[in-house]
This record gives sequence, C-alpha cells and structure tokens, in this order.
Amino acid sequence: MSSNVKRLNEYWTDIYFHMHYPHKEKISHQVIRILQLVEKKEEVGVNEVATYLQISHNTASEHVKRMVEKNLLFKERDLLDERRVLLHLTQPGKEVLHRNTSLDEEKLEQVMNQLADKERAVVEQAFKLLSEQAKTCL
Amino acid sequence: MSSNVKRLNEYWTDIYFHMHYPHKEKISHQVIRILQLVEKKEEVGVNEVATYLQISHNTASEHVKRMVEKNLLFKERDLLDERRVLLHLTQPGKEVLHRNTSLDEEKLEQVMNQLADKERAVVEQAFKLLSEQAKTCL
DNA sequence: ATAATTATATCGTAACATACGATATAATAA
DNA sequence: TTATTATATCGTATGTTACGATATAATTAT
Repeated sequence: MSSNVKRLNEYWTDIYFHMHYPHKEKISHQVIRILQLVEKKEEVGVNEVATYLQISHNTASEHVKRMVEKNLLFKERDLLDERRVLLHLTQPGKEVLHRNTSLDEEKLEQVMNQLADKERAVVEQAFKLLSEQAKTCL
Repeated sequence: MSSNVKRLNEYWTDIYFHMHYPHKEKISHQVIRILQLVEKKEEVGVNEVATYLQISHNTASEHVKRMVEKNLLFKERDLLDERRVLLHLTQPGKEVLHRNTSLDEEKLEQVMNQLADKERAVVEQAFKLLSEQAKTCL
C-alpha cells in the first residue's frame, strides 16, 4: 500500500521535472513559500508567515518588507483589528509564483493534446478528486 | 481549452500546498533544483548544472562544492573522460529532495484511503499517464 | 608533438539573503 | 490603566549567490 504512495510520488516529481517552467529568476525558497501561503490562504498576516515557516516574527516581518519593496506583495490593514496586516499578491507576485510552482501551460497543453479523450478526462477527474480531498488534510 | 490547463494547474498547486511536508530546513531554491536535476537525469556534471540553471560554470562548480561539503551530493570521475565529474545524490540528499518536492506520504496515504477503489484507480492511472507523456516534452 | 579545446576548480570580491535578539510602537483586551 | 498582541526596526552575524579572472588537467585537433 505504501509502495503505491511512493509510486505516486515518483510520477508526481517526474511530471514536475519535465513540465516546469525554465528556471529564470534567482528567487529564494522562503519567498516562494510565502507566496504560496498568501495565495492559498485567506487572511494571512506576518504572524501566519512566521508560524508557517517556523521562523521568528521579526524575520517574517523583514521577508514581507523586502517582498513589498520588490512588488511581490502588498499590505492592507485589517479594518477590524488595525494591528493586523493582510497580505496579498501583486500581479508580478502571481506571475513569479506561477512560474515557480505551476506546470508550464504550453507543455501541459501539448501533453494533454497527445492523450485520447478518455485519458484526458481521467487526468482531469483525478486532479480534481485529489485536490478536493487534499483540502481535508490537517 | 487553455482554461482546462489553468484549472489543472490550480488543482496541481492546491494538491501540493495541502500535502507537502512541513517546511523545516533552510534550503535555497537553487540547491533543490540541482538535487532534482541530479535525481532525474543520467550523467549530470558541473556543466549540465550551469546550463540548467543558466548560471556560469564557476558558480555551478561552487554550488556543487558546497553541496558535497554538506553531504547532499557526491562526485565520481567519468572513467571515459576524466575531465568530467558525475554527480549523484547521497542518502541525505535524497531525503532533503524528497521533503522539498514530494507529497507527504502520510497525508497522501490518508487522502488515498478516503477515496473509493475506482477513484484511487483513476488517480493512479492519471498520474502514470501524465508522467509518461511528460517525458516526451522537450 | 604541440596547440587548441573542454571540464572543473579556486581566488578575490561584491551584493544580497537570512536570521535573531533587543527594542519600539500602536491597537486591542483584560 | 495595565497587559497582551501584531508588526516594525535596528544592530549584528553568517551564509548564499554570482561572476570575472585565472589555473589545472584531460582530451581532441593539427
């Protein structure tokens, strides 16, 4: 059973290796992780960043500051609690995140077009299923 | 049609966001990319690293040196051309790579177990299909 | 054989990145 | 009014990333 899981992971990493975008930007891993967090979660502030990356709040604050300077994020004050900051992706932030975590759309489209209709449907269904179930993880 | 691809990418990033391992190590993006390259490609030397990351050969050489010092990689001389170095992952290198690019096996197993037999089969088949097709990409 | 090419490695240097403790500020809660 | 919470900033230290210049050793071309 767990060999199933290992096999799935091998497929997973193969897919990413062969279909990711070319590595252009010199970007740090922490920055990518912060972009992912901000994209996928509602109401992310500096503290959530610190907890998620297991770093101190001041370091998290500096990451955010640099990322704002680079126009990857922008800040909004929480109207209900003005101590809090709410982070959002800018358009360049979305693009950087996309190029560093998604599959290359051209390649993906090409690969999908090589599949038969039934196979394409299987892929779609599988990804949908798995992403829905994934959200139930703690 | 391209909205299909965008949807697939949203599933893809959702799956990774919810099922990746917790972020423990402070590791750079370049280091992960090098680990990926060495794992997935045969016969990787310093020059392949430089080309893949679009950096100069001396920088690539220093990456490799540091990664060897940290016991993530080891070097072997190419017997057919002794100028060349062949890079390989050490066990710690494999583990670091796994924790930073694969899905958390516990979470994945848990999620897979929540699915019906047919659904599980669909996921398996889809990943297999896609990874096979992905290898035909340039 | 000698010269040119190729694959790596090293040195010097520079610019950032990363992280944390200590401290500060301002908003909210007790 | 005091405590707590959420950020922010300063000082400091270490690590990372990168490149040009230069060096070495193996292979290939002449």
